Amino acid sequence: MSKYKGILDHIARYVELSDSEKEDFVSILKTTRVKKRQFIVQPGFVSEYRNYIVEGAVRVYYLDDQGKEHTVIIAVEDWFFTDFYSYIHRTPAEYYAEALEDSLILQMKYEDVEELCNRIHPLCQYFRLFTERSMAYSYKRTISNISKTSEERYWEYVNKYPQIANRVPQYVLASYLGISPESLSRIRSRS
Amino acid sequence: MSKYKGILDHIARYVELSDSEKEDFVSILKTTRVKKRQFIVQPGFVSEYRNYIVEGAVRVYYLDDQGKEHTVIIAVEDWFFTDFYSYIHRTPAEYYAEALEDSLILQMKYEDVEELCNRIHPLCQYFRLFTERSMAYSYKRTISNISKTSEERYWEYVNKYPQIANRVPQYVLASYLGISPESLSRIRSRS
DNA sequence: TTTGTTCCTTGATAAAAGTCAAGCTTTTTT
DNA sequence: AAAAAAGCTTGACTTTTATCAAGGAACAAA
Repeated sequence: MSKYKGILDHIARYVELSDSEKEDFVSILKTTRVKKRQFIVQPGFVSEYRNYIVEGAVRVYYLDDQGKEHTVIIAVEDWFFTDFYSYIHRTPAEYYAEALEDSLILQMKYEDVEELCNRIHPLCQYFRLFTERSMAYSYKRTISNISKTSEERYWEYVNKYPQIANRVPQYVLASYLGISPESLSRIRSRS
Repeated sequence: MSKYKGILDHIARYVELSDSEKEDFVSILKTTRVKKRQFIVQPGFVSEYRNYIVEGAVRVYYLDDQGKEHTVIIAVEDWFFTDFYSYIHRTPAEYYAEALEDSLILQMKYEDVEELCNRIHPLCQYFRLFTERSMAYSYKRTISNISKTSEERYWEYVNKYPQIANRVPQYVLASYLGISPESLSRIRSRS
């Protein structure tokens, strides 16, 4: 089974590409292996790629002035990640992207994606539709963040992503939910 | 000055449309006037439109089980709003969109937008690029929500949108920032 | 397998923010 | 212009969550 199957299936959920379009798309993909704890994106450097995870797990986090980590994205197989602001605006990244496990990722350069989207209408449609879905989801997370208690946010996550909740370190999940590790530990213990 | 100038300029910031493409686009726009406190979207009904504000101000909010309001979007001139999840998935809305002032909005139906995006490549590009930008911004808001104190979030907003902060009721801003109205009042008083 | 790391838990305390209630101010309506 | 509605402020109190600190468990490396 090709390492491209996952990402091509992802596209196929939204649009249909011809074989030659698929070839064009696959040709811009760079395969990268990263070890656990390795950084894929670092502050100060432009986040050159959109990254797709074939195998493994990655988190994107922000390190604040007090040295505290705040996780924006927890990504596993069949997910995309990047420092989106940096990627789009070609400015230095503000976030770290760190492998939580040894991972296999597919990387596509900004310029290549733009060139293909200019040339291949269905591919442009794919990214449009997919980003719109991500956006809709993002609003849900915002609501959750501003309206729910720590405990509610935790159980919401566990119900939605039971496998991921057990797969990543607890302090990562805590920093994703905006809770201190100690508080998350207490939330879990009183159940 | 045509009421379409704003939205056409918005598009022109991302892509170039031919005159006939502009005509096609403008032809799907429905002009609607709403009075202050009127609802444009309501839970239970599908959010049929993407809405662009020509003049006025609107907020999108969620009403929780305890009857508390949580604002997801505060939108003024030259902004878009909708219940994005409902709009994309054609499911009943979960949010209210309420006019904060008498407003003039341009509405485009989901089916019409999709039809045009299928037919007009640059328009597809426009929505893709614009949504990607919104997405990058959305991550910033998430970071802010999970990592900053109420006070920091308030000042961040005031610095970014000083006009809007003075234009909308304080309880709306509070519910946007995830703060109780009383706490926001106290934050403002100690400055 | 023993020695570090890394991660998690628990207790005591402090700080931040929410809640309830009342009164005041501003805006809107009649 | 008066009455009503909507919005804002302040005080007293409670709840939630963070912080600091110490000890334990699990995992990884030598």
